[in-house]
Amino acid sequence: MAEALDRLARLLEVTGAIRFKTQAHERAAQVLRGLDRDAAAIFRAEGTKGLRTLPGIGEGIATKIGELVTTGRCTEYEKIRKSLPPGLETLLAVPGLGPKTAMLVATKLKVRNLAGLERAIASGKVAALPRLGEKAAAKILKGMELLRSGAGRVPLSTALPLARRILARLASLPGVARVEIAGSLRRMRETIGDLDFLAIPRKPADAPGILKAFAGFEEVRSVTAQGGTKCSVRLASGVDADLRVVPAESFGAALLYFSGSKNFNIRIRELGITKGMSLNEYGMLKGKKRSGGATEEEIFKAVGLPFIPPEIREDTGEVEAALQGRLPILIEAGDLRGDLHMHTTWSDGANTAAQMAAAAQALGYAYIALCDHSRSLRVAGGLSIEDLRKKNREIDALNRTLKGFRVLKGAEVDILADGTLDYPDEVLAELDVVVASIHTAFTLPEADQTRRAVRALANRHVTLLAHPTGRLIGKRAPYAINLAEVIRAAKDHGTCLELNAQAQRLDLAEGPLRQAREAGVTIAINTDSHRDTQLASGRDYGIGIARRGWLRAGDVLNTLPLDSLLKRLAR
DNA sequence: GCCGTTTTCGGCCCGACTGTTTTCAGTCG
Repeated sequence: MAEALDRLARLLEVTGAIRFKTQAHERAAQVLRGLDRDAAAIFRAEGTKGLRTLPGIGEGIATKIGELVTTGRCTEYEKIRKSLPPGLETLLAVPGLGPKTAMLVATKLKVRNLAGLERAIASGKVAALPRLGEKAAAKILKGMELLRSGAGRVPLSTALPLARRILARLASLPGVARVEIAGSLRRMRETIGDLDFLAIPRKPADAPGILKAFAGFEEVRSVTAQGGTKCSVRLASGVDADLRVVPAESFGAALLYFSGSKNFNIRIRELGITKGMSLNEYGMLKGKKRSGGATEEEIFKAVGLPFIPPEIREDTGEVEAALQGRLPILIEAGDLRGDLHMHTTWSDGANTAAQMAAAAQALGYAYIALCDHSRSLRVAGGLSIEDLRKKNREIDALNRTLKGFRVLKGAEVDILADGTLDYPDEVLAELDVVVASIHTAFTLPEADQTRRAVRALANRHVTLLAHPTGRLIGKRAPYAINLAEVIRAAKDHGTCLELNAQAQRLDLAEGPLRQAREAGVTIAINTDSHRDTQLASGRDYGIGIARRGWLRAGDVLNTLPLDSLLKRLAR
């Protein structure tokens, strides 16, 4: 749905429709993406009237959504597409090739696909077009390479460690007084388009040296742009990175601005205007007078808002919530008291039970649950009932050696295709934590897959449903499952759903997390670690995504102290 | 196309960098 509106926006841009109409469609698409409900469901239940209660969606767009839901088509989109040269949409996907140039290339040179574009560049025809030249052509060619290499967005788990390395390098430069990560990484999006860094120089004269040093970092492959305040580079890993050097008095304004999201910034600037001030990345202007911008807090206060955490700056209701004083107090890493899903050498983990316990203690945790695979998952070393009991005795012995820390007996039990579990109930009853997972039969029809998961959630021994959609980011799409029904079943049976924080999974994602929270379902944030070092990295990803899903500490199972947790598990 | 304790019409966030330009259009974020 959101994608359809985005495609329409692209075409509107090409036709030269008024800019604001294009923006209205983009904004509506963004609103739909951030929704905690499905737009189609809203339309079916309440018609266009229900859609029109959403911000940025009025009569026109609501009608288009209605048409898309009922017919699967959009007449306006199809009409515009017919009026444009064929293949134009393909050209628009090339980074650096905007609507104007794409239209020029398509009409003057009759280019209709990427191969044709490449030929036109090679023959010099593109460079000969008005307002273009050799450099412009080369830039388009580079954009095509980027598109082909698929180096669009990288996973959070790639971006975060890389950014921290560069951050440390920047912080160690003598001219740098302060440096921070901004952009979608600061908002902890599950994929990152590029890395953004903001630095304050010790003195203004240090700025050029900082930019120059950045351009020369060993991670940098090529420099794409360099000016007096900004340097853009492509890193060896294929990721783009920007560094901006700003004076201390503008740092808050710049951090706010470069953290985004774009739609959030627009909302803040609009609020500023209602207070009679203009806001840009250098600060606030009241009339002709500068009135601050050194910190984000100062700017939020000036526009009449409390501080809004970066992770929820998406213009999906947080501005309204802030205005009404009902912003959630989001969970923090320090709220977690344990981790309830990890593997050991008993199945496919790399470390022993004792090593995992030690790593968890180093993080300040009070408990962990060791959940090795169950018997039918042979490829991952699933445990027979006999081995499971042997492992449980080892845990008893381990616990006798530990002080102020408890290792819980658990298992990641396969949910078989019919929804029954891979161990009988009397064996499950011997465990503290039962993590139920789908690892097979991914292609079941939605109704069957949903019934399968719901049946597992109804088992009174089951603590939580692990990685509820089975997706692997960039590798495997979620299996067909009705999450609304799964969430309802979890609520009905008092079973938890997992935010699996393994880098490739991040499952549930932020949207469903928000839905589950609204429904009153408790979430377990688990790392599913297969190695002791993953306990810490997974925690970072998990907390980031949980915050994006508006989760509070009280929504999360493993923020409970051990005694409360045990009571809840024994229900 | 959306939206309204200044408005149902007339606004709509703001700036940097690049390239091909003698003053600015295109693209991006």
